[in-house]
Amino acid sequence: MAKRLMPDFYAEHALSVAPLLLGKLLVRRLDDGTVLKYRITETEAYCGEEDTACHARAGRTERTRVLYERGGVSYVYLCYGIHSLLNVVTGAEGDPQAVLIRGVEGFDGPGKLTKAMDIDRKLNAVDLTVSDSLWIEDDGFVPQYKTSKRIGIDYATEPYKSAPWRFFTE
DNA sequence: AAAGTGATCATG
DNA sequence: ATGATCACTTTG
Repeated sequence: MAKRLMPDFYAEHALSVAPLLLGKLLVRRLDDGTVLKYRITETEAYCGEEDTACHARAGRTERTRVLYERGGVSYVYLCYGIHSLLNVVTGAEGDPQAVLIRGVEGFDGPGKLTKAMDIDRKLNAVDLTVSDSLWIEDDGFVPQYKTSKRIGIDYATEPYKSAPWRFFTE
């Protein structure tokens, strides 16, 4: 029996939450009632204003406002004018961290999974612990995983650029 | 290897 | 108001 992840799960640091999200079920309920459910296979942690790869590196702005909220809300933004990318905010209020969902079973790639699940900016800043449209469940499955550098952050500086903050199952 | 695409942010 | 940048995907 799968249970929805609640606030305590998201309250931990992004580097703890990112690997724990592997194997969890990302659930999307469409407006017509259709329910889509896919197992998460790839995540990345983005950790605060010091992390030169994190959107919060420039501090609080209109876009990054949601990163400063308490863990458990979504952060969805448009990347390269084309792709919506889905993150979950983690940690305490005032500490801007998030975990990027980079892949689910069957849809490998952060832009592909959001397209497949009809996730875009209308789902920004929703509370995953109460929303009827988007949430994450735990059915007890715990996969093996590996780590690597994060993808697509060449603009970042060391040590963040090379930090092994990407987590993925095989 | 490079385009396609548009919100966001810093500058003026 | 304008211009640079960008947590990607597809095509060649």
